[in-house]
Amino acid sequence: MLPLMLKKAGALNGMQGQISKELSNSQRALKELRNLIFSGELPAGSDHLESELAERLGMSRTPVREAALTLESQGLLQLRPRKGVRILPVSADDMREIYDVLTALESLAAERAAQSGYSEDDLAPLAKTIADMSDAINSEDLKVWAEADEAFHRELVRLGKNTRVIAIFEMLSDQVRRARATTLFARPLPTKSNEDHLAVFEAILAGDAEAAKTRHCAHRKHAKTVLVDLLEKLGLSRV
Amino acid sequence: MLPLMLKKAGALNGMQGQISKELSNSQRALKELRNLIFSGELPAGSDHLESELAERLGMSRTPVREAALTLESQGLLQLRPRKGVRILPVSADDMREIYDVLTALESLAAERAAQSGYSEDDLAPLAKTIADMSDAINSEDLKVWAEADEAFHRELVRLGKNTRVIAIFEMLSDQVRRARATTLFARPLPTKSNEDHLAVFEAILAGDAEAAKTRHCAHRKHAKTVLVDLLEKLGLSRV
DNA sequence: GAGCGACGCAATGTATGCGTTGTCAAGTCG
DNA sequence: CGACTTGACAACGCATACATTGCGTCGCTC
Repeated sequence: MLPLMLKKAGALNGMQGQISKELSNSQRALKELRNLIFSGELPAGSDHLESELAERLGMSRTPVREAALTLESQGLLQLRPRKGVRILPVSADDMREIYDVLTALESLAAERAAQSGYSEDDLAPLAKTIADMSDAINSEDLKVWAEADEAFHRELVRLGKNTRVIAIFEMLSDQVRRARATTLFARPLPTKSNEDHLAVFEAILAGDAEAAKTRHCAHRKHAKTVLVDLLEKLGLSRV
Repeated sequence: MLPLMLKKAGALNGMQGQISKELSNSQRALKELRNLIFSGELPAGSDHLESELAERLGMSRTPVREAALTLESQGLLQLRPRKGVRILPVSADDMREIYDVLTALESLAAERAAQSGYSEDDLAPLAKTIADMSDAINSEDLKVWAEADEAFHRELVRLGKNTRVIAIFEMLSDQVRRARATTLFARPLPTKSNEDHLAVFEAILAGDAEAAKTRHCAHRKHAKTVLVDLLEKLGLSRV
């Protein structure tokens, strides 16, 4: 094998497509492993050898191992001494836990956002996600709807301006995304969801922290029961 | 250097002291680095080379690097390309963030604990921390008080039975511990704190989820303002 | 024929070496 | 006199080599 100089090929390719990005191998490993997991190419519950993954990503075991370590600390997989890395399945119980945490932290973010005295301009990105979702509902586009929904929650958390909350949210969102992918087409288009979003938005704009918090909390609790019920109806341990 | 066989010495030592524990080097690195940080031997804001730490721990760079990667994902330090690993200082603003998260998650745990229908036996460990704290207050022992306080919160979170909450709590507790060490002797013994603990305990035993949640939430919010005020009075960026 | 033990293989944990790259500094030019 | 450039050194990223260790299989014995 001649991996020493092959990196240069990547640099050359990079010249045409992108100028700025020169990603380190362990960062590439992290990103690609994530993608492989979310795309289902590494199914939940499956085991994979470090060397196998390394070859698949065209690099040595070291950066793959580093990426796996990070993903392990985020709960996406598990390193087991002689069994390879196991992609952790996400059960309905896991989703209950995750949604409880998301509910608590997003409600906190909504409260803090309302206390921040944001102007209408500041909240424009948030407003856009609501408009996008409204469009998606009208055109009955589930994929766009899901993206707008995630964008709303992400933007809300961002407005909460708590870097710990943001970090935890990103981590848990990864796991929710997997479950969502399997349930998305198994339920009716949740038209009521956007009413909640709008109400939270208006509470934030009005500076009503208590309303923003309680309304968002209720919104998330409802989403939790819908998703968990659906997961249990379909059988758990999904990707 | 002859590190190849030295591991055996550890195994031999293990024969007399302990039978079960045969800790991997990267796990040792993780534990020891944590200790070095909390003991203040690696002060907040200081930089250290990977090779330097490796030599200090008597192992090669690889396990140290793996441990550092984990600690970075937990926010205790930062790996900067050619500057070494930097021990992250914790500012008053950081503490505000951390306490907000802890407040939200512990309140959730208190709520869930109250809903779990625990018997008095189940809650015995929690009761013990309250008794311990009471003793500590009577003997005016700040160190024991701090330990009992942490034990109460840890046990409460454990009773919440949400593994994500537990994991996040452990992570953030590490950072709180550092700040607490510097402020502990700069404030009066908080005798009122244990009244809150007792009230939360009784609410859980009575199955009153709402009361457990709101009481604990208030308790944490108060603790936050006390700690943050103190930090700002002393000057921030403490170990 | 079945159970137990030993050998071999394969995967991980860890060490080490090397190429790359960022940083610091000295020297030169404007 | 100051700023820019260039060069050397050193730390890190990553590949690779190696030793340990657990598991499976094969063979031997009862």
